[in-house]
Amino acid sequence: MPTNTFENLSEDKRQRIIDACFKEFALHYYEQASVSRIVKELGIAKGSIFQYFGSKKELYRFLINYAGQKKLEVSKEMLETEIVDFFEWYKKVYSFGIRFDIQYPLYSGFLYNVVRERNYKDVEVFYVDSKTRVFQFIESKLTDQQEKGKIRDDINIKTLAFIFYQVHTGVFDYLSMLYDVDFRENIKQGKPLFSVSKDQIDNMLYEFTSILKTGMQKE
Amino acid sequence: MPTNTFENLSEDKRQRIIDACFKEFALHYYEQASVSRIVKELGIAKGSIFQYFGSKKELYRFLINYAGQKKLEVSKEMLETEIVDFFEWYKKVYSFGIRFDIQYPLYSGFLYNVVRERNYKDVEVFYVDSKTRVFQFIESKLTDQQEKGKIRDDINIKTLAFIFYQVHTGVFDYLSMLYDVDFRENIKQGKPLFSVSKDQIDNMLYEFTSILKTGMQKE
DNA sequence: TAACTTTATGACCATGTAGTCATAATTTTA
DNA sequence: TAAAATTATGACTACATGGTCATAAAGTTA
Repeated sequence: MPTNTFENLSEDKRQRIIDACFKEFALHYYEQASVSRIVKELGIAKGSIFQYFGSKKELYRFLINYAGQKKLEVSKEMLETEIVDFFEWYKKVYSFGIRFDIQYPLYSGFLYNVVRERNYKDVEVFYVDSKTRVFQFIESKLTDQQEKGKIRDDINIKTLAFIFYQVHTGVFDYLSMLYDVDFRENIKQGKPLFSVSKDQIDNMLYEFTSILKTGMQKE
Repeated sequence: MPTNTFENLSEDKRQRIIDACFKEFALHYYEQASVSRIVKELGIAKGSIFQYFGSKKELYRFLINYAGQKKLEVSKEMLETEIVDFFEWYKKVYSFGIRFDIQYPLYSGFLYNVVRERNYKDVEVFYVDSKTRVFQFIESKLTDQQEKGKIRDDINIKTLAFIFYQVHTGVFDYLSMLYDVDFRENIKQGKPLFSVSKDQIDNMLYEFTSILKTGMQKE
């Protein structure tokens, strides 16, 4: 939890600080991320950050909650909509996620790092939940569909959920491979992570779902 | 390139050093990995490592080549076999990969970290090649299959290759989720990364390929 | 204005890092 | 055995880190 001192800051300054922190943690994993660099970029004293957040770990925890909250807020109604056609629903959710990535590159780049974090003992506790939560969400939706007879009975939902999850968390890598995007550079310069048109996204999603729907095998 | 001094070491000592380095770099990303910790674990002087490899970066480069070479060696004939049935072939390759992971936990855990490396400017050059090489390998095999009429013509091979690639690189995460495996702890203790029977592997692979083959949709 | 409270500061500390290099120990050669 | 070449060593440097805290600055209250 940030201190009152931080909460009392002007909206503007608070946001400037938050963004600088996100930037640093989006460009570096936890241990490599440097509070010294953050304060240098912000032009404030080092002590201030510790006055605001207490410690680097607390700062990290705050950022995770903040970004997670943001993403949830923005996608809440989307996730609550009734599923009529599963694939259509999935495409919507996914396309929404991508647009979130484009709109909030800092949060999204940060979260990308979070799930790849290596610093087990200190930091994992903060995010392991959110990771399995996403997985379980997918799983539950797929189970519903199977019970409704929309998915083959012989399919292991965990395995299917994993494929979805993997594809889901890999868009970044996919786009950076396809279009030669340099996320880090874009984050540094405060640009959107990538610029892909709605059509391109829809097309990609059509391809994904089409493969998962009816398979790749001919006839 | 390691120096002659290193090459002249006894096979035994050389391997001890290599393994300790792999361990460190399997437990930490490049920047967090510490040469000081390595020499402490080995009980040798710090200067020695620099005598052997020149710098941390050179050491890292050496490890990448070493592990890559090892994996290639071990899987060479596997990859060269003629493809009769694609899915059967894929299952073999994949199951082979997993057994490599089990047999050589250090190399495999190390490579897992390598592809998730964040230290763009300094280190990426070493591995970006190997990443795209794997991707392109999958792509070429799939293109062959499409040309032979085994894969639906309307499928974008890049998209399909991406799904394969993502699933491929995610087994670790999948298994750690399914069986609650703690890779880091196993690496620390020199144990195999996970203990999964051949049947369990085959079963998982059957599920993957079955979904990708004919799709998840009922009838 | 004066007293008091809140916020900002940056020198400073303990710790850890990659890398160096003169020196010591060991091995090889003659 | 003596000289020469190779290998191992760890104190040392220069630097960066997270975090502290006495002090200064700014803001608030009376």
